Amino acid sequence: MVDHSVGKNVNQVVDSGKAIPDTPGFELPLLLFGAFRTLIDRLHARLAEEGHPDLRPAHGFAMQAIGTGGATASEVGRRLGVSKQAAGKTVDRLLALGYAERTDDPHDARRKLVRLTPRGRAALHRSAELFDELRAEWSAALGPDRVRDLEHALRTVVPRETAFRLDAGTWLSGA
Amino acid sequence: MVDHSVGKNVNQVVDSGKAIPDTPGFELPLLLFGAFRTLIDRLHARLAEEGHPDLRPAHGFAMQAIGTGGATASEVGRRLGVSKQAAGKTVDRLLALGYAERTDDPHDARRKLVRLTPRGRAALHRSAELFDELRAEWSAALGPDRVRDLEHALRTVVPRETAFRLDAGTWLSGA
DNA sequence: CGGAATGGTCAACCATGTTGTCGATCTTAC
DNA sequence: GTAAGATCGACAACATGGTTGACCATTCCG
Repeated sequence: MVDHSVGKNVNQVVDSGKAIPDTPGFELPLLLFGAFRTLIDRLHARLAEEGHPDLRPAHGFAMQAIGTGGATASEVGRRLGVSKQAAGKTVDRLLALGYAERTDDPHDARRKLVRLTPRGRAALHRSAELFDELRAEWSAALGPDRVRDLEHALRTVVPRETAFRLDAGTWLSGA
Repeated sequence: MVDHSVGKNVNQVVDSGKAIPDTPGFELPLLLFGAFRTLIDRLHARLAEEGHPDLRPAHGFAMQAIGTGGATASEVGRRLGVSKQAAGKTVDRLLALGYAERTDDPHDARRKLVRLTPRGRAALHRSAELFDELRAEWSAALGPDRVRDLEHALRTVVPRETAFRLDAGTWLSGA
């Protein structure tokens, strides 16, 4: 696997004002993704233990998009950056798993409001708690300041809207 | 969308040795993923401009797994953490796009060596350069030290093997 | 030699995404 | 008040990429 043997973190050498390349750039995305993945994997491992074995990362994002107040499939789609059809399918999945329910909107016969079930709300709430715990673990391992700085750094470098897009599956593969 | 209104980055307040929660934990994965995504998106935007519009993130990972020396589909599968069949399909895709080629292994009639075509090698090489450029941009925006510390922090927090797994698509969704 | 591993491929199936179409239902402009 | 337009949800067809399971060919090894 690559074996460019980035190895022991070759430290940068600043020579005469000119920086010698330290870490190859391709490590950055790998680390970012690895970190993301680690967090999500651990979250779902815990959730699975606690009675949500069928919940997948994508579902968490979708539930987040539905929110406590409920939303229509189209809205969910817009929030997640996918088509309303795709959002509809995800909602179907959530329905089947018992995390959401669909109700008619009395004010607009076209719309069907998707709401989280108590189980859905519980899972969402628990996820938030677990993420806090996970962050606390990182704080313990790295020191609170470094975690904060990491967040701050990332926040300045990633465009605000980018975070929540959830066409992730397709985005990685191809469409 | 959540609207816990994390807003302006509520700074932590340390009171009497007890830390008041600053950033909600769920921001961390979002930032991590957003950062990853930003990097990859920009890479592929550039690659597309430079004549590789059909290259998807997944292909980059696969080519990385094939490496300069070539590999069999099974090996690719192992490196990427997916089944040999899945790896085979991805290789097929790469073949169709002209980034790889399949040749028989003279030493072992079972194996079929997958090798990158010149075009594939060029794309891989260019990707490495672009990643370096992207990293340099981050260094300019954040300061080289912060980027290095970010990498260092992530490296201590993500298990070594996690980085390269590329069942990512499925991993996010459900399988 | 002959059985176990290994490599590649086929087939069926799942989960997600996409586009296009369509009927039903607001909304808005005349 | 009504007709044109926008929006919502759903269906269908299709692409990707992942999974298992089954099979055959080949190689390795006792």
